[in-house]
Amino acid sequence: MATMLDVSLRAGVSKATVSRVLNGTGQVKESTRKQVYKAMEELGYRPNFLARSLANRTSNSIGLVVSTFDGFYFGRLLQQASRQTETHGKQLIVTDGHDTPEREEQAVQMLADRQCDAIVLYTRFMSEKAIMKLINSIDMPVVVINRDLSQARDRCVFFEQQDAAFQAVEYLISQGHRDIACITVPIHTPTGKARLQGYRSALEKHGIAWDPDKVKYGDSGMTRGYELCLQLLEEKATFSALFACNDDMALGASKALHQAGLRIPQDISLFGFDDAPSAKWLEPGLSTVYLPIDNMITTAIDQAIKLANDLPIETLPPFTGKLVLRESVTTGPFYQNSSSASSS
Amino acid sequence: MATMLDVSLRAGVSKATVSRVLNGTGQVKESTRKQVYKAMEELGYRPNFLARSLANRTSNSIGLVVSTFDGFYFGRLLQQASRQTETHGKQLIVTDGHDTPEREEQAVQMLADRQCDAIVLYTRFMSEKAIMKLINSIDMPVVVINRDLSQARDRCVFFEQQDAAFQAVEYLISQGHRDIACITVPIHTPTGKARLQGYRSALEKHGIAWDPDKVKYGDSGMTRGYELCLQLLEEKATFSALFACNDDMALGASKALHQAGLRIPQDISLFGFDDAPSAKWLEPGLSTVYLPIDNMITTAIDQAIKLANDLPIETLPPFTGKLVLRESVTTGPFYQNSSSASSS
DNA sequence: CTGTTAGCGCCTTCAT
DNA sequence: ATGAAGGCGCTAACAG
Repeated sequence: MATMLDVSLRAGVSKATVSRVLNGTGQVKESTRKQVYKAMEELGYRPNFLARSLANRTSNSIGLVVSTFDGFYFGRLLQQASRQTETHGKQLIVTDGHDTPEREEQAVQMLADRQCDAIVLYTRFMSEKAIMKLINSIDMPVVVINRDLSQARDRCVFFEQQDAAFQAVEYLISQGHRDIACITVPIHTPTGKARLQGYRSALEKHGIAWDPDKVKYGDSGMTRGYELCLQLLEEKATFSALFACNDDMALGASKALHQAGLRIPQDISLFGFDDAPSAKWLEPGLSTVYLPIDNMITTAIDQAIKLANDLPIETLPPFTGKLVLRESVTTGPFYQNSSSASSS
Repeated sequence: MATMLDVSLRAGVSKATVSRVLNGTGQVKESTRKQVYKAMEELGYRPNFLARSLANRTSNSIGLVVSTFDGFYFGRLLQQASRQTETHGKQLIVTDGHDTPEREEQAVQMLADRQCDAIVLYTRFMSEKAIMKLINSIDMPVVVINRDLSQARDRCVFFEQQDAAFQAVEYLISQGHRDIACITVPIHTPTGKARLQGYRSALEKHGIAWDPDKVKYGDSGMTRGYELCLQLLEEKATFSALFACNDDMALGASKALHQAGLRIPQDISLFGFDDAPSAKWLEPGLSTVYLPIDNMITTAIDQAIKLANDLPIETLPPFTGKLVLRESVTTGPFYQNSSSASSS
């Protein structure tokens, strides 16, 4: 691999000059510039990135860590992140946190060690405290997605999870459902908690008693959605609607319902979360909540780049979800029945 | 950010000693080792990765470029790649090729510039010639997924696309289907060509005439699957079975069929490709072909690591697909009719 | 066991 | 407009 020295020798100039033409710094006579280019060409010269970054103390790249690579959600996220980073002329370099808080932290460290100019962290598992400690311990700025850090609000890009879940469930209620089962996403994560809380507060607002037998604690997978719906059915929980806290589990659940001879939505209404690409094409189309991930990640990258360039940033308002109504919900037994007295 | 010099000063030793304890090279007295650790601790020292890599000429990481981040397929791939790399104590660093050949090439270059010890390339778009040129131009070894490079067979980890498609279509035929429509994945890619070719040769083997009106050229998306199936229907193509060259398009197609009042499989049998996570949970379960991606990427990473360590590698046999039979296919009009004379 | 001395490949004053 | 020299932070002989 040819080095800068090789080029300089071949072009009959000094390393400094080569460096100048390479970076467009300083003045270089047109003729010598030509020679240098020629020499580079002939040698197939490529600047050594590490050496350059070391000298510059910047790698012209921004790092992204996601908790996992799995699922359509992060794929979409990465896709968009990659494009957006590129529009700023920087390189995106991504790592995953293997779905554990320790790995997430390591991933950030690793990116920091590589001198990324800024880091975007999408964590599902780290505690707020751990995050704060981490971002205070490393040199480069970090912006955090999917968290509302009270001590660093301006570094946060997040989504009103609870409110969106609330809307979804309230919609179900407005359609005449009162017996609404729920399958959660991992409940030890902020997201899991928030969505469940949204469910609870919607019930509460409408005077519907909380029934622990109607909620099942899931992971995020289709299989678990299937299993838990099966449980619900076997335990003879009564429900006219099911709120699955993500579309994947909704799909699993729909299989269980079908196998039990229950039709969607005639017998059971189904509501998902995420608006997965497939939601629209299922039969019936799955009603769900759309998350503006593209928007969020784009915004996060923009913030990160500003921070990397020492530009001022302003703290952003939270993003909000939007219900996407398709065919998986129909009116329930209490429809039109505007009395909402408590049914104790 | 504390440097090695800072540590050495504080510990009252030389940089070399610090380097020794850091890397566990050479002999260091236990007591001084302790001091050094203490100094590092107090200073919150973290070695500068770039400097280390520059001096070492190795970054202890392997690079992976995928053509796009989108879709479950690459998510699963990345997931597994990440885990496997880690078991070898190396870091995985991934980039995408924005679904264009130029970008794919750039991505590899970028990884090479960062001194990855080896590179794994999953390309959908680069030509064989371009790939060969690229891997010959960079210093680090590269292993190529999803391609059968005649000039570098030992660097290839690929899948018998055509054979798998052939099997799928032959299965359809064995079930008594003769009018089989097909929706392809991007036809300018080797994968697209191979799967279509599998379809064609299965027909041919069984003396079924090739009917261009029954094949539609798709991308990879659900939407396009829907649209093309709609076209098929509108053009009154006659078919009792539909072979969609990936599960996503199969899903889109299923929607179109449903809307046309056609039932799967009673009216139309449907076969997919990829065995997407959702395939199992759809109603009816989608028959499809399973690709051993986990296996393939694991193998590819292993090969890459061997190459990085200058270990010998052996050229691998191609991976093969496996039909996953679920409920989306039933017997067709020609079932039991074992005569396969040409129907001219 | 530990310190000294050269680099790794590039950038950047400071002279000329 | 160009060259010389020192430094980025770390590693690797080579002496003691």
